[in-house]
Amino acid sequence: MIRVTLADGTVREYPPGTTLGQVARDINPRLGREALVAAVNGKLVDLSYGLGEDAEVRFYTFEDEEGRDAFRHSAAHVLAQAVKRLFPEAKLAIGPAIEGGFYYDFDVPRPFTPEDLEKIEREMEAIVKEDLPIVRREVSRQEALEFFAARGEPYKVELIRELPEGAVISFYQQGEFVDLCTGPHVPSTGRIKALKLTSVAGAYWRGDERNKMLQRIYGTAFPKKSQLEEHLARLEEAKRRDHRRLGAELDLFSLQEEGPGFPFFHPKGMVLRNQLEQFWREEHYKRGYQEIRTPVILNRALWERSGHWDHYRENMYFTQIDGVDYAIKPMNCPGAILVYKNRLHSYRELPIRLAELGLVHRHELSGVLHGLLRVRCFTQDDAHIFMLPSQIKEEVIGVIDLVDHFYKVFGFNYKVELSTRPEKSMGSDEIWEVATRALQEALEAKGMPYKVNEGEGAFYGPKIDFHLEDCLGRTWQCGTIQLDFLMPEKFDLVYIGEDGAKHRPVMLHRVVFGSIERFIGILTEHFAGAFPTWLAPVQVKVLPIADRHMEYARRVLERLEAEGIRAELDARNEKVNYKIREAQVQKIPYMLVIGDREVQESTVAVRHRAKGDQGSFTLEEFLGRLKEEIARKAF
RNA sequence: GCCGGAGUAGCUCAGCGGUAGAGCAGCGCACUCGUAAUGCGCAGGCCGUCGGUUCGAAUCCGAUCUCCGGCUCCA
Repeated sequence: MIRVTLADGTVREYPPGTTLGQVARDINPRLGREALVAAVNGKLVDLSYGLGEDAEVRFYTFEDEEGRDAFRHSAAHVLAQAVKRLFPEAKLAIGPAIEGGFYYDFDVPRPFTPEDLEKIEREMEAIVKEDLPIVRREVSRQEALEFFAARGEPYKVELIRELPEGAVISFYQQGEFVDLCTGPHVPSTGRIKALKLTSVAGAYWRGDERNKMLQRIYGTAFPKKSQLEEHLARLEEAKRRDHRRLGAELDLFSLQEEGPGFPFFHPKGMVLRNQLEQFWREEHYKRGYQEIRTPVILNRALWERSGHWDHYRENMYFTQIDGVDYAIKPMNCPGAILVYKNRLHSYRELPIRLAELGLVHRHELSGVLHGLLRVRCFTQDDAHIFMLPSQIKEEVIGVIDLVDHFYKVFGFNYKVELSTRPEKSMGSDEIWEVATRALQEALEAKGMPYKVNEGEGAFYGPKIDFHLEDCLGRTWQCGTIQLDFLMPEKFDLVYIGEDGAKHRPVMLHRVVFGSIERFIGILTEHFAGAFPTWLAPVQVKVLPIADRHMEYARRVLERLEAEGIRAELDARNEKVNYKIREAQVQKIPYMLVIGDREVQESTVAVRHRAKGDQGSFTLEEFLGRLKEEIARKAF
């Protein structure tokens, strides 16, 4: 007998050759139904795997990432099988599981149409109904190459050729369909109860734009219909929260044909922006930052010196003034450096923290523009810290704390990543090594968990990135901290040390919001447009019920305005229900309903957008609470 | 930039070779109303832009711009 140790530590015995599927059913029928794949001694395998010796076994269901990935990966195979049935000439590329679903890339003579997608989906459902067993088979490299060469699958042949020497090559077969795959897979196609193809798009073979463009079909799959429906509902919710849609509905900003990627901020969007900037200034002044502003257009020679000309030119815009070449700034650092260099600095002054809400322009490819999240001009809440080498750790920690404070004010969770030297970069390995280690040490001193992104740093230095997580679990890069030993070198920055000699300062680039525009986009989606009162473009709407309440309503409005509250009066000749609905749709935090009773008693009837009717208050009482809520930045 | 899709009234969309439509929003009138849409009326469009086919184009074809979904890239 074979001893099988389960995840909970229990040990069971089975005759040799017992499959994992049988073990799962033996443990309990429900696990038998729900298990999708398993791990034997930590290695992922199919349920058809037959046990040969004592082993630790763990089962995975759709609730586990391992199970979900195998499930979606199997769904991708079903997709490929359906496509091969309907379009035998299609060449198979790759088809992995991804966050929330799967895709498969095909090389086809003509792109898929939405109608094709429907047909393919129906064929997939047929394949599921056929409940074909998914069978693994290990083959030799020779056999694999011959098989796919004979089937006319050049991409598979390429993949096999590139497998390392001695790699186990396996095929997975379901009915007539065979794919090269390491697996594991679910036991049969019948497991994929609920599936949907969501979109079709072009994608380069191996993600390289020099390669051929393939057709990628995206889809998602679940073990239960209800889960698929929930998933689709979540997508609907995401659409409802889309900042582009809310931005238009709430009249915050617009994007116009006349300036693709250059957002227009409307009065209500400007209120948001100004609140964010005011908060930002307060917090920075508290922490010893000084604010500067540097020009948008600067001489080309400056950009050549900074290295942008060599490393960032394709993202920059250029112009000429009196026949001389100038560039529109894509970053604020050279400007800040010129401010630093404008006079001599003593070691006693350091660190010097120069903050700038700097408007930068970058040429982004037309296809990547996306509302406020991806634009061609944006305002970085930048700062450049010039410091002694001995101050690095402390300053980095200071910025980490600042970022943490900011994100907490908005209720964001975030993840931290450390990006190292990219291919296209300047400076010696040694400098990069020192800078990267400094960032690492600061993170470790804070006890912050982080992920390393090899080769994702800026061209002048490694960076710590902060990725905000929104309410739907998507992440966005916002804050970054970048350590830079190179610019000080290039620009010959110095400070006078204790010894009276010139020394080289270290420079740190950092942003907290990242870009004000992007941050507003994320905030809009995060709060679904219902901004906390301190940010709300309109904080209070006064709603008189009938004409005779207008005069009192006006007095209420004036009082609110005198207290610095952003208030509006709905003086239109409409029913109060109508006015309330409109204020709700505009997501205004407070509505003050004014009728006979309120005029009579000198009160206001307070309605909150989420909590509903709050009853009557005197205006002063309401004001007190409101101001307290604003001061607390409650959300 | 590349692949696919889409551009019709402020917004959401119908019309898909034969005189441009609806709902909402807007404006006017009536109603003076108590916590998410009162009724009636009016106005509003060179059907993204340019070119072609046709007796005739929102509709068919081509180009171009913008947007949407991806790829690649990034704050």
